[in-house]
Amino acid sequence: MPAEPDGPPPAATLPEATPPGATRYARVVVDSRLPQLDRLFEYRVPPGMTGVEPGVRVRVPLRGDRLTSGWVVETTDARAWEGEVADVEKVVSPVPVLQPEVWALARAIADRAAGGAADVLRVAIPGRQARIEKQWLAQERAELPPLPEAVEAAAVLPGLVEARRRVAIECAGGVAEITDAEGAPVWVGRWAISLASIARQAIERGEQAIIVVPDHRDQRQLRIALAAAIGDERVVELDARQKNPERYRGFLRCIDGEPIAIIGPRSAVYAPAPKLGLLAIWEDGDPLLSEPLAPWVHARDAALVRQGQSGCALVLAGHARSSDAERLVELGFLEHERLGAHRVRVLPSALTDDGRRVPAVAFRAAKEALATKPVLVQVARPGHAPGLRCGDCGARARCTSCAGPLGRSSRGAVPSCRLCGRLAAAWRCQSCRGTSLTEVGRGSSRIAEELGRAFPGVPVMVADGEHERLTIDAKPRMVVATRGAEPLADGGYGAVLLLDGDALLSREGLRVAEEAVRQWATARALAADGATVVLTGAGGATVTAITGDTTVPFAKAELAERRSLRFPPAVRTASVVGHPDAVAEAVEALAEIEHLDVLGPVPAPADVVKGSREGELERAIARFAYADGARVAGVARGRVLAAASRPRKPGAPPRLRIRLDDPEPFDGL
DNA sequence: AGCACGCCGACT
DNA sequence: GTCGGCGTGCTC
Repeated sequence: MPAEPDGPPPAATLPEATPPGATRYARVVVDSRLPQLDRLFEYRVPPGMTGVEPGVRVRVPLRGDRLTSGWVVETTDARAWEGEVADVEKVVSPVPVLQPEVWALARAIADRAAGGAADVLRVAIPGRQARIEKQWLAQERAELPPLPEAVEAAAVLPGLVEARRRVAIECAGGVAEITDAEGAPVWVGRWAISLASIARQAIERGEQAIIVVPDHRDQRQLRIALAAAIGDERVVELDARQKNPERYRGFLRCIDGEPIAIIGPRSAVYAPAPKLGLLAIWEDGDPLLSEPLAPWVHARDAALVRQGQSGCALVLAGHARSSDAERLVELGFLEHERLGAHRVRVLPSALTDDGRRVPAVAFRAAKEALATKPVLVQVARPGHAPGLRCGDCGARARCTSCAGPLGRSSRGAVPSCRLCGRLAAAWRCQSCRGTSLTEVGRGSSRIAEELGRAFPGVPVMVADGEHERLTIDAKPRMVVATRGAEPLADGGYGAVLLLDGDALLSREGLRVAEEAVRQWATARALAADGATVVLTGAGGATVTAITGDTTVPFAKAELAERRSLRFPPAVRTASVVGHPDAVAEAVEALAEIEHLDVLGPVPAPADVVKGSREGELERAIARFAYADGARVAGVARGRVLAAASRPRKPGAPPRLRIRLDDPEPFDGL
């Protein structure tokens, strides 16, 4: 920021604004999960203590001499708290890890989710690494090298960042070759190149870009594409999979405020970025973007709040439009864009008579493609046989300890429980005492064996959770992958076989069809131009979603159906779980809100809250309009607060838990 | 969470 | 008369 030509120096360069002798106070958010403590506490800065500045981590006494960690939100000369004021115990580190805009964001997100701000901060701020911090404090900031030459023709949606547009982007798919930081050619999804180009717009304006991805596979592609677009010195990764020191190093670079692109998993949406030009979410329909910790906020929702606060450009992108993004398009909040063209032929195919073999169309497509390129086979389940039946009476083989389904992880392996993993070495049928087992269904390794026999001489590899493979070269081969584990092939796949459509769609659940379409679109995007994609075992709207060249009509239809059923994302929800009394009180309080309806309460399933027994707790679901969100969250927070100060037995589940926009109860609908 | 405060039953 | 039950409230 330039100083006035002849004016005083900027305030930040003055040594210490407070005159000696005046008492300073610090308002601190304490790092606690208790709803009762979710507010600012005021402490005196003892004379002689330095470094108590907004954003730093401090230790403060809470209730007598018990010390708690917290972050300074602001410092003042005038105290607002009338009662007794304790002293800040010490400054843990001088680094302002809680930036003002992140505090404002955490507060707003917590309020919207009826949760505590400290819970959000725990996700937003990585644990301190003293060694890394020391390096960061000592190092002098090097000037960033100039941006790589821009390729005019490669510009994607020019002016998007400058105009602060809010856009839902459907990316057409396909792969492309670019040059990595060392000058070697690498293949990445075209989506990554598009997002990198948009991010460059922010960097060119001297602003930051945050791009959130569901997993490290996408992050890898995006990192490569960004390195090509803006130089790898300007790419900061905030990956929870990284070693803690690496993660903290990246986090500290964000605080520097340079024009950089920040990429990472769902928590990256909270990265400090004082000059945020672009906030983008890749694959916003991916359930991985939903935070599994309280207050269970989806990165898309966090991004919407953050965009509202910072006014930056917003992008929700994916190979398939999510019903949530489509809702925002229909509302006029987001514009629709479609990027690129991907020429593939998608052939729907019914299951064959015996339902066991690869259909003839798929066989032909694979055979043709294998002459020059690899072939991707997407299957629903890992392992050898996902299910087992009694060979004598046909009863489903179940785990003796948890009643979960037994399966076989590899040919001839001892059956094991797919839920708890226990081995069932001496299995006997519960109903007929029989000991022979028949395999039901085919997992990735069994399909790989079958394909190996069907295509003699063609190498077959498996890619699933256990055999992770990010990329493969362009040599012809069969790649059998579970959903989400598909490797990226140099040059793209010559054919993509989406087997097991029926298995994907047979589950019950609000988002089953939408999720299937998303996973198919993801696999389809890995195909080379001109490739054939075969989809088996699916029907109806999901098929046209994937054979056509846009998923938008499908998302529209999904949304329309959810509207008629009053299901999310047409409405918001609050799931209320706890002691029957507490649930009844909460439901009563929520029912005061107009147009809010309540399903239940009904006995809650076991373990809906960790350690709860079947029928011990009750659950109710409230549905309400987006416009009533603040009121619902306020009432919910009030009930949780009231329930929290009531006694409960040690080890017992909490008396009341309210989760807003909890997808879980709708999984089985 | 944890701990102090406070108002009703069995005891020296 | 008092010791102590745990419902209620509070944490700068």
